[in-house]
Amino acid sequence: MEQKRSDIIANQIEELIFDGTFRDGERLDEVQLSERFAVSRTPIREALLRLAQSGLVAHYPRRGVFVRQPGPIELIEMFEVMAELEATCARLAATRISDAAIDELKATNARCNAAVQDSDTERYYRENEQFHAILYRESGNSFLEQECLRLQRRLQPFRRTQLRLRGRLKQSMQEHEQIVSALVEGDGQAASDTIRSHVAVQGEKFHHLMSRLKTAAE
Amino acid sequence: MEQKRSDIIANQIEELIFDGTFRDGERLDEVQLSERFAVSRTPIREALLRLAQSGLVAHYPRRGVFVRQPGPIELIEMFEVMAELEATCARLAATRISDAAIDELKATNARCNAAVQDSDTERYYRENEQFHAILYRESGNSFLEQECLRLQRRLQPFRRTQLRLRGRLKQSMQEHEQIVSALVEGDGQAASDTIRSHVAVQGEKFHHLMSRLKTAAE
DNA sequence: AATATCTATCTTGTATACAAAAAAGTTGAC
DNA sequence: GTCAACTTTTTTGTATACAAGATAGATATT
Repeated sequence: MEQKRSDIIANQIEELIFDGTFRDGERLDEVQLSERFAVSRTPIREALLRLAQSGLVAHYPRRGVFVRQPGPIELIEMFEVMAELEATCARLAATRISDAAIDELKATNARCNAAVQDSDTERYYRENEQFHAILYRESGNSFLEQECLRLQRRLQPFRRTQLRLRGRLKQSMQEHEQIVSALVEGDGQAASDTIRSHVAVQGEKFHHLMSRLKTAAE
Repeated sequence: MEQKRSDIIANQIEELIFDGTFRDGERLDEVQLSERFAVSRTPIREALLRLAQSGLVAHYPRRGVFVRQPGPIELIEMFEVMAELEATCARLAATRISDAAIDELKATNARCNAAVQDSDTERYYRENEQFHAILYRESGNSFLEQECLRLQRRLQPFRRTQLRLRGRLKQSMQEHEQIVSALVEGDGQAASDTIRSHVAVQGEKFHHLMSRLKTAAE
């Protein structure tokens, strides 16, 4: 399955928004973008329309496309939904997960720990995402899995900003192990509750971070 | 906020898929569509790309766009997710809902009942959707609300096919009242559980319907 | 006759051209 | 000098033109 040029461009623009090249509220000019990527306006437009659908930019007809970063309130809301979706995954997975997948989770956790030891944050993030992705898959609900991956991808840049908080890493790893234990025992309720707070706390932490920044700015 | 022509066309194509004009697996030819709607290929392409993102059609690069109706398994999965999202709405709404919104729910229920009396199915569907939409709103989480509306819209045509089953209407109305009671009492758990089964049963019923159809065909 | 390869046609993906609406700049009136 | 209306420019939305890949058909070979 080959990719279209507009798809590649959409991902690249997404990256440029994530890394701060395009700021919140900034207008994305079609002509400028077409010059930057050395293509015509057509694939640029298709890319922007895709990003508009995913919510990363806002499209005001006949006025243009503007970067639309979620504010603190919306972020908390998104983390709240993510927590619920993942909690559902865990609950379903508790009765459906295979032994092979349990081993996969344990192996991923081990690699996560190793990454912490090596202070390899990049690898930590990757393995952590992998852990959650396995959970999505083991929910046995492909649609749920896809929705989770979509939201995970959307929240990815904001996870990174707040995971650096002291002590969080160790606690996060402990929670991962608690989740695996609950799944092994087939305790859907425990797995569900643990992962709900595990994810929700990220939103909370972000909230605190934001309030502090806001207070400091005043 | 004005609408683009491609947006209008997207909705019209969506309608044509829902009403069966375009069948599952059918290829949607850009040129044919542009003749049908008397526009050029450009707005057609934009509309199709939007539908591809929403999952209603599948887009295989350089090969075309094909209608992609969810099969029974995917439908059950989608209803399962819908049930979980709505359960979350109910749980959150139990602590956040306003007295005015409670009255709104009661009034909507009353109109629902009236529609049943008049055998006005069209109006029943509308009021029923309204009831659920109020719940989404009263979750106090705008992002969750939007996600629910999105999925509700996607499942809408399939709800219609199976709500006609005997006895389901009366039971459905009873469940609505149970939900309101739970919200009045602030019992998030009860509201959540009631609506989860209320929505999930639609997926189950559909499942049974499909198996029967499948058995009959063999 | 069946299959494989080459060729012609069709369809999508991209570039360019044009139309219409919004933004910006200018001129004029008070 | 300020504000408003008109004009110019810019930018989006749509149409058309062109390029390249995919499908289908024809021809040749075994």
